[in-house]
Amino acid sequence: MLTVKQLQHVVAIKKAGSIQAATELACISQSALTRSLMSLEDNLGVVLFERHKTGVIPTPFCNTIIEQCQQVLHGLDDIKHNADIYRKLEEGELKIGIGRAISGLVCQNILPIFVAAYPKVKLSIIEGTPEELTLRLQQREFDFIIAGFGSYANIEQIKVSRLKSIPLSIIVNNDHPVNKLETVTWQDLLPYSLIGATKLSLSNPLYQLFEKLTKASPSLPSVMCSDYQALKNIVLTSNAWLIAPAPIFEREIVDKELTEINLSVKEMAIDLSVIELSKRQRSPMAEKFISLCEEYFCRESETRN
Amino acid sequence: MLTVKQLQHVVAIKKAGSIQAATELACISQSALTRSLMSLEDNLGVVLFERHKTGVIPTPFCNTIIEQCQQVLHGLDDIKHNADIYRKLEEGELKIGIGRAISGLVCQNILPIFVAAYPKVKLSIIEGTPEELTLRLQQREFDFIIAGFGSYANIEQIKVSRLKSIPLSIIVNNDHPVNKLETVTWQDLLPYSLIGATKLSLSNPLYQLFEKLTKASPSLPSVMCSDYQALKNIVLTSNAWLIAPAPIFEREIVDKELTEINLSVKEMAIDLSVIELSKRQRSPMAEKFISLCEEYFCRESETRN
DNA sequence: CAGGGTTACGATATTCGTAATTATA
DNA sequence: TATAATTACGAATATCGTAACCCTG
Repeated sequence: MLTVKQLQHVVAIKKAGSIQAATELACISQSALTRSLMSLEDNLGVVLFERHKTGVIPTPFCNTIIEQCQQVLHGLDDIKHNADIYRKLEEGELKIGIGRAISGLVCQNILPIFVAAYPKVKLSIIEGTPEELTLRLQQREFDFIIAGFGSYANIEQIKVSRLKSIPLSIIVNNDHPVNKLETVTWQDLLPYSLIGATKLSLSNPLYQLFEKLTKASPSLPSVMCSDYQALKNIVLTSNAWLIAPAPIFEREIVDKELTEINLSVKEMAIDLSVIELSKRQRSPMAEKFISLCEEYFCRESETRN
Repeated sequence: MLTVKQLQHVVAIKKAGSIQAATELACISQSALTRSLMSLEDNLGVVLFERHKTGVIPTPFCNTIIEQCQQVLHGLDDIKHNADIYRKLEEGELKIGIGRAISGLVCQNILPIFVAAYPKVKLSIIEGTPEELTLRLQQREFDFIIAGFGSYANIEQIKVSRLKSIPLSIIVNNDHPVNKLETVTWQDLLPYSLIGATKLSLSNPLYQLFEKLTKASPSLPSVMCSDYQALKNIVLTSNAWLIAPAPIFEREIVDKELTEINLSVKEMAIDLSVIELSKRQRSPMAEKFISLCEEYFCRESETRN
């Protein structure tokens, strides 16, 4: 009979690299852990770890099933989570993963409103790359992710709610050489460094253009930093060009502190979306946060139209 | 702490409709089952079944999580299955689901070769509709399904290996009225009954044509039977027209016992495929059966080209 | 009162931690 | 000798089945 604990233990041992080290993760003594592992191996009839005096190393078979073990554990976790939701016990906490490119946009606009409305909620906002955020979502560390949809298109077992399409602007300093041209194309910008908050998603037309021009998988941008104030300073002191959500530097462009370049091609945009695990229900607080986002970005769209 | 047994028990109770009746499925006494359920409800903090004197009925919450429970149990089953594969303990048994339309084609050609090669293998071939087969595959009753891919296109968590595209023929008796026409179209056939082994898949062009003509979801064919000999007799004694894989009546057509009709539209075909659960490895015997199929249908294609 | 679920209780089985044991770098 | 896995053993815990009990159609 396979048991849940055995799966938890094998995952802990795999993660820790030794039975000794896994005792902390599993909150159990070494001897009990050893026995648990042995009974699992006995049940399966397959050895999962080679024992060495420096620790244990997983057998090839262990590597093939470890992900299945984790999925089973996650499934159990989801059941418990959904029960907690049903009892409304998770109202008071909210963990959100957020994409680098639109982090500031969401934090600066939504957070003040949310905190004003629900001051007692414990809120964690964690910024990261799509890979990091996806992993942590799958590890059930987040209630949901808010990010541009482009980089999440091929992930399984998620559901996506589109909030708003946010146009991306290309921004340079006022004295930039391309400003002297009548019409600017991508090719004119190629000699200069591209900077931005995050990697371009594969669906980005610019990514595909670079791929075609350089005949290789491009590793753009050359400076990647999610602090837009820092990026702005770089633009002001160099001829780098910056891709950023249009609202970020709206004021600077109106004030003519920075220049936005209009390219003669279709616009790029970030599909700002909520990304959730399909098997997990929203907690009441998540529901409120998301509807707040919907309300905010919807209202903003209306005032712009 | 959620346990595997609790999940098994709740699934058994849901299936049986009462705790009493579930004792057989769970191989446990009533009292133990009651306690197991109660401890699960206690762990989750949510009541899963309303107790009545005539049995128990699941609460709405129970219905929302019961599928997750089954998935967890299936996940565990897959781990065990994969371990068994690894130990090569499942060599001796093979359960195959097979689509109605191509059942004879596979059985008559592949089975003799397979049984000759592996006479000791216990082999079960179960014919069914796509719905039946899919359900039983997900219940882990089959090693895999062999069927036309069309009706399985929208199922999740399966992997598909295409074996061969098998053209479908339209067959009528030699004296059929449409034989007097120079060119035959779908419309000419509409007045007569369509018969065949299985429902047309949604991807079948004929299905879509009927849908357009009748302005309703068609329930074709009017006679559905997987015994092609019986269908042949119907064709011979009526003006019904038959859709069947071309190889089935190859001989009858060459012998001019039956007439094949060539329509002036693109051909229909069955994408003969192996359909498996994506999380389960092939057992050694499944591997051998499938490669036998690949070999057979590949060789056949070559001789035809 | 029959058919279901629940509770009581003693027996069994499992799992745990401490501590002794073994084996290598 | 220090580190890590295994084994031994008694204690604690969980689970089981039998049987008594409760309730309603």
